[in-house]
Amino acid sequence: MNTGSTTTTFRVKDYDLAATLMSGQVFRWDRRDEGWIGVVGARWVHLRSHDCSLAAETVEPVSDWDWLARFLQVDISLNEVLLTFPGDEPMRAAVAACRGLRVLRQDPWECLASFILSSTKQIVQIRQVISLLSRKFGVPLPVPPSYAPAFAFPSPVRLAGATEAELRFCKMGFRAPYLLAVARKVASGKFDLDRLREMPLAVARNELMTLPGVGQKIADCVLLFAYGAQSAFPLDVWVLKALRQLYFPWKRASIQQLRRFATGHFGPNAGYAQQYLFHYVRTKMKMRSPKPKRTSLARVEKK
DNA sequence: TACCAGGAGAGCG
DNA sequence: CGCTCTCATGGT
Repeated sequence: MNTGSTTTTFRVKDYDLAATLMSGQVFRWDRRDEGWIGVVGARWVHLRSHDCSLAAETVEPVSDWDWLARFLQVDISLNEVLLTFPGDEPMRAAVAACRGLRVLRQDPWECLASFILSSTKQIVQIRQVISLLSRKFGVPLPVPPSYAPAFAFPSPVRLAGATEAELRFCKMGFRAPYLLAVARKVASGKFDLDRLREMPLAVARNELMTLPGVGQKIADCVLLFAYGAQSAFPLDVWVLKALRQLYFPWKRASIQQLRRFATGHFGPNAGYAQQYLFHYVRTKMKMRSPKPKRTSLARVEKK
């Protein structure tokens, strides 16, 4: 009988693990021991990147690693994805800046809940809120000796039984009633996350947008990051700025114009392209303070 | 200290 | 449709 192992290796080329785990798709991974610590489903996982492979370690023996291969999307040929990108200069620069960035495949509930909590928050804050939420409501998981405690992402049923005040204690502010309402809909079966898989993309998107706290941007994030909708194109403030500066520096493009441009321009893997643009503007372009502040004048004068 | 953050919803014309 | 305001909270 095969009881499995606590370690495995995935052979994969062009996989920038650090960029992928820290590019605002997932919010629960921390650097440690030359690698990364995180939770996938109900398992504590340690990941480490090598030249042409990813090494994984769990606490309890695993006989079937499909769940992790799926999360990491190690079977995707990055080159085939990149070949579908438009050959324009901004896209070329974005890819060159971070070849190896991947789009993960997350659990739908964790992804949906996480992005409901993401609105108008910085990534570091999102990480903090989700950490507090998991610690307070998540099931504790076995971890190796000397490692920090780890928790599963709280289930819809668990959160549905919480109060708004308890959620607000996790510093999620006005997003608390949204998360609570959505948790209750999912827990009660009134909203079926599995059913979205069988729907055409536009229908699934509209379904998600019926949920409180879920608009176009968050719906697109969930479709892209959890359901594998490669053409979904989350349009957030960063990607907006990137499109305006890189593609329309000469005019004031409205958000609707940019949305239409994006869905037509970036092809079948538009979501993947979006992730490269997002990472590119956040790490390389340093487009801080798009409009001059009055207060900065005094500072300049002082200099 | 002010501004801003992987937005969404409600109220308005 | 498109604009504006508000929501809570911490980072820079």
